[in-house]
Amino acid sequence: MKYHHEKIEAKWQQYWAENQTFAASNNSEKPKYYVLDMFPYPSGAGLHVGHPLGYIASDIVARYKRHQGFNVLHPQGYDSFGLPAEQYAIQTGQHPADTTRMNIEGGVDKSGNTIQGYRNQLDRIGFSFDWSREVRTSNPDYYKHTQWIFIQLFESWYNKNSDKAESICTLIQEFEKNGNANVNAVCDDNIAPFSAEDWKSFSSEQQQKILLQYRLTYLAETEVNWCAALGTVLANDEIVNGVSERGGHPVVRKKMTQWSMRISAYAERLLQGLNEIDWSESIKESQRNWIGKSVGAMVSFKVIASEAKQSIEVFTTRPDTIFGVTFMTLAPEHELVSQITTPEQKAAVEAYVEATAKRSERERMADVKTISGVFTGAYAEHPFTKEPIPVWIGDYVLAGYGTGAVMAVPCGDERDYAFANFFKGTNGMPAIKNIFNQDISEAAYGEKGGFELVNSDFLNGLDYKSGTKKIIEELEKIGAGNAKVNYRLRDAVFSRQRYWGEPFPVYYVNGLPQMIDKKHLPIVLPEVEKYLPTEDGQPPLGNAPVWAWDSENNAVVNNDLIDNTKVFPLELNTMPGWAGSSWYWMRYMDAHNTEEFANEEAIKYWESVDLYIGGSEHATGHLLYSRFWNKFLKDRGYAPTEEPFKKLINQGMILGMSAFVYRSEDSKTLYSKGLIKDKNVHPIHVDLSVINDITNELDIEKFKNHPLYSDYANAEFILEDGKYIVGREVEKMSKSKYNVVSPDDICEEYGADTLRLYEMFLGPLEQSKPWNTAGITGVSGFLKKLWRLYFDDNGSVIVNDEPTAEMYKSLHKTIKKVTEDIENFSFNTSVSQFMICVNELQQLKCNHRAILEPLAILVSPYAPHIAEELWSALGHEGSIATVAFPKFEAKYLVESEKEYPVSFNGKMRFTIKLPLDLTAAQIEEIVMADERTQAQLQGRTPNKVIIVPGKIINLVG
RNA sequence: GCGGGUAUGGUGAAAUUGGUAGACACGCCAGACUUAGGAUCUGGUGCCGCAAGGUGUGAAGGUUCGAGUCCUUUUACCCGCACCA
Repeated sequence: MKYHHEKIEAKWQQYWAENQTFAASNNSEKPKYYVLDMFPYPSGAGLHVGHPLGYIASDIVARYKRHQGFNVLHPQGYDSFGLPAEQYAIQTGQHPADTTRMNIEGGVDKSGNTIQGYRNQLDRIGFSFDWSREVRTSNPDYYKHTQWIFIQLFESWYNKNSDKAESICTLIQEFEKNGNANVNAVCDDNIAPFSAEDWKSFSSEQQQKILLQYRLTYLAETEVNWCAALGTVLANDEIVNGVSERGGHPVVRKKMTQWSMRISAYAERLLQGLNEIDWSESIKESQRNWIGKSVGAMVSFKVIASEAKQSIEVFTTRPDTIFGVTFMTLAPEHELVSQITTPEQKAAVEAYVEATAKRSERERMADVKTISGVFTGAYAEHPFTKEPIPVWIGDYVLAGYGTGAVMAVPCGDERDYAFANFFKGTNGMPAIKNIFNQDISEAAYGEKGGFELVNSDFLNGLDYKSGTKKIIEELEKIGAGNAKVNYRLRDAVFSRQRYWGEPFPVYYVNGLPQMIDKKHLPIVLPEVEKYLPTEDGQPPLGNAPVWAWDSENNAVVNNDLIDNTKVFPLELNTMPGWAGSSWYWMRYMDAHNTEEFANEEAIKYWESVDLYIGGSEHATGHLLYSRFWNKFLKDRGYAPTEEPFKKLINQGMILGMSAFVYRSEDSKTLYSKGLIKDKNVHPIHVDLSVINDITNELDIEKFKNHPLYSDYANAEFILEDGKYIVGREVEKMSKSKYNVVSPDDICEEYGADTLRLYEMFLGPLEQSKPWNTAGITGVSGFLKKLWRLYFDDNGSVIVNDEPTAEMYKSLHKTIKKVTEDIENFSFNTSVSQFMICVNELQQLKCNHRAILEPLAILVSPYAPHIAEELWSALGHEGSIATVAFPKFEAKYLVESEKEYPVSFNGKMRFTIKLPLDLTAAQIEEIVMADERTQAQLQGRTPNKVIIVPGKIINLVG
């Protein structure tokens, strides 16, 4: 009987589906275990072999945990809102919902291309997903709850006293009782104080405006990142190096009224929570970086001769250096710039401000070495010395960080030092004040230690720590400053000017946002004719003819009915891509609940994700937003734990092996790889279908007939040894590089079990590595060998005889190793161990049930189809999925002898087999008597003999 | 510049945490059987050397009886952040 993967795999996949083998129960006597994959965006390109890597790993853990007796939740779904579907809709006019469905379920698209569909591709690999809990973020029955969470955020504020989010009602009560004097909230800056009487006297509109400044999601005119090419605003994490992450388009700062999420309220908790979770250090560092906590002080400098009594607020991490302040610098965008500039400096300042505004964010970032700035002519007063300090503007100060103004201490800060030296001797730039007992003639002294403060009045003689403490006391005494913790983390913009996203459950009365009652959710995405922005620049939903809210009948109605008394306009923006993914792991807990996002019991039972596997590209996006929403939901009583993902593993990327042919300048000649030296040739990517992936030989006929390469049909091929050898290079797998390997093809040829084993065998899970199909024959051969332990040409060969000690040893070595490996996520070494075990059992001609039965279970998490088949060949009914995992028993590994390495001065010379129960003295005696030892010593006596019983023998001297 | 990570044969990689470096595979070499094949099986394969032997984990030092593993310095590459006050 031969091993036919195609029959076996189809059979068991069907069995699992029909028997709901992997459906998790929400109440079980077993302990729970929740293994989650980051759900995919279903793109039209389909899966390549890189996508399933993490899913295979999580599936191994899920299956292993089932064998260990856990009730395992291992769900899968789709993050199905997103830009590509919308761009495709703009180009082709097809509804994103239709193309998205096809990308998931498969079919034939409008141009006649067959789309496999994510679901079909995933099913072929034999994952143990509980598909009964599938979610799609773009389904109304899902985003209904995303809208509900949004409303909860709107109905909440962050109370710093209780250090958590509370219902907005508690805030209103406080306003009614005491006004806002005692309110300690994370809110907008510069909220005017008001009393309880004031509050009661305010109109409803005034009250709404005030509350908006406190809500956890709020509508405000803020500086946003506007990407004209995408026609939408972007969150900070969607911008990389000053351009959009998607498409690389330029991004500018722009003031717009947008929904924002007050994630800054959670900055400290997001930071502290990192200490409790088992994530890689690099992701945690990224998040710490992103949150960017710095501890220091706010200092206020009065502007001299200013009628309006303005003052410049600065944040500094070095308040101890205050006596070294030589000048001040404002960001060119700072609001005081226009007010304080003197008439003489006006022209220069305006020219500078204008020039900076023209430069894109990217230019400014790229060009950090050029020093530029202008003196405003104004002076501020030093809070202690009362000396006048010149105020400059310069683009090295960022408007978006701190207060957009710095107190410049050139003796202690590299940038201030460079700025001061650049403008040395010009109007408004005094000599550098040095307040350190250090030489600053060459460079600033930036260290926080190793100095004593001088020329610093009451701070003289102090160091960083004591100086900082002292100065903050003094600042507070004179009311010119206070200790302050500053975070880099900004509130997240939550509006997108796109079609394919969740609509907001919001309508506007007199320009003020109103939430639609939760009982009317979902507010379903309206139909539009065009997915582009409207002609007057409104978001795509501005094209929807039926997009108004009838507040009397609680229904979405035709825009013609808008009268602003009963029928009002609805919000035209949609939510960003991260909205749906910020809570989806909770939906899996109770995916069919129509009333709530998940039932309280279900949430309590599954609690949080025990193991989360996904890519590290979500380090500061999804993984931060999810933690934020989880903390918020916990505050409001909807989530049981502070952190949603206990353990996180980031799988590495699987890279492609691109293939190249080399064409001459005139494209008439193609050279084989070995012949391109010293020739002027251009490499061109060639599709992997026209080469032999193993021998790297080009199939010239296929190449010539391939539509992509028709230009070369008449080219001359210069061969080496009668073959045309292509060049290979490691690159990211992508359609445009023609290096994509599809898991379907691998399953077709070698089977899903081989694919699974090979992806794991490739190397450590977290490491990036190139895909090379050539190596797959190793694991493919392994499965055939495994099969032959159970069957010969005529069928089953299993006997019930008692196995030998060697067979038991081989088995138990494997049980031990595989158990440890799965616990440590070291899947590659398990595969090696399986190979070793099967090689040994083959040598021992093992066909004993007592060995082969546990072996099938051991293999089952990795290669589940063959394991099921072997299990049933052993005479068992039903699935192997929940059969108890074999237990390691040390007694089978007990050795009586050890092959000791004998070293001389640390160099191994020979080995000697000795019983393990010998004492060190006995070992020494035997070793010294050995003729090989005498030969090595050549008559000398060793100075020292080191014997570690069971490990090593080393003779020194 | 700051932070995190990686470096071992021709290739992917192991190494019980300080104890025989290169397990397991791919590739390559030799052989067997074959309907001559990208099948199966056997043996070999870090490098230098016919051999004995020498040498070897990016580089240089150090600790140790013993270092891929620990310490110091250093180089290269990858990832994240970055005029962050």
